[in-house]
Amino acid sequence: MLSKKTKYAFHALSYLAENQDKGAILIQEIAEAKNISQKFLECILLDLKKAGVLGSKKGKGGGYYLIKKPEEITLARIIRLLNGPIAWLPCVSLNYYEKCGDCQDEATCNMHLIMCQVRDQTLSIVENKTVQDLIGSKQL
Amino acid sequence: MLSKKTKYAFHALSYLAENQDKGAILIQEIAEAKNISQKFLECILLDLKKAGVLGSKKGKGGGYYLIKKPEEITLARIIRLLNGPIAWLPCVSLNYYEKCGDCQDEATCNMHLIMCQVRDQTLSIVENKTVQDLIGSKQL
DNA sequence: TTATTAGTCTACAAAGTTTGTAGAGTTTAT
DNA sequence: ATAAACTCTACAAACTTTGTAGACTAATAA
Repeated sequence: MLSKKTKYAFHALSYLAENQDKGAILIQEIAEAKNISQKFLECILLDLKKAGVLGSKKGKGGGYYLIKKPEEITLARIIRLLNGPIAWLPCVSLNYYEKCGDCQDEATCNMHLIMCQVRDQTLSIVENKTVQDLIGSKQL
Repeated sequence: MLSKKTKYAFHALSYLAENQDKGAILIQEIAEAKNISQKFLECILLDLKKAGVLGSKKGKGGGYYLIKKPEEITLARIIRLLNGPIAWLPCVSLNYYEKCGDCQDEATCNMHLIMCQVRDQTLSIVENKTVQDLIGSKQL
């Protein structure tokens, strides 16, 4: 399941996308609008900034803003950043690969091959959906 | 990511499937063959028994055995049992449904609809792969 | 240049989950 | 009766997630 961190990130990104015209937005404003602990949200926004998704301005009139267009921020990117690997096994992860210790030969391990399929099917969706796809219905 | 519990379950089921002819198999034998803590494995096998996947015999000559054919035990069943929901959000789970508190209307919530797609794509694989598909290449 | 505002950073704490252990109890075959 | 082997309860260690506290830094405006 997606962690709260991930869900909060989507909420915050949706809010920023819907208010792009207003320039920099306060953490506090997002936290109140989306009912998220402000301090917790700080960490999340900082992660998004370090990843190059958000920019920020300090001092009076400061806040956070989108650096990329909403339609350029894929769900996969955000999930990987805040939730971790999308794959179900480390040996099948594209971004967090590790040997799993179970398959001696990944080319013939049945579990490995099945989990590759699951990963690819999942990615075919979340690599092609973006923050833009989240807004519009006023649901998130 | 799949938990160790889930992976151990697949290992144990594979072992039982490959040794169906030998009748009841000791926990200890599986634990040693697959290098799993015996006490931990006990819990897992008990879960599988309570779910109707395995049967057991107590006392001398006892052990665990498959109740269903390997090709009737889907990966989805085992993952749900030991790993929890397959869906990424509670509001999208078929077996562990809960309101997520984010979507006021599931019929129009964009995130909900996307997560339904992810769930369905995943299920299309793991509902159709079984323990039988894990054995044969001697990898698990 | 000083006060204020707002993001940054480090550290920690509470809660929950996963993983694993201990030991007594129960059932069955011999 | 005895030993073998599953069953059950309880607990503990390790890890992760979620959230909090407070000092620090940068930018703006008076």
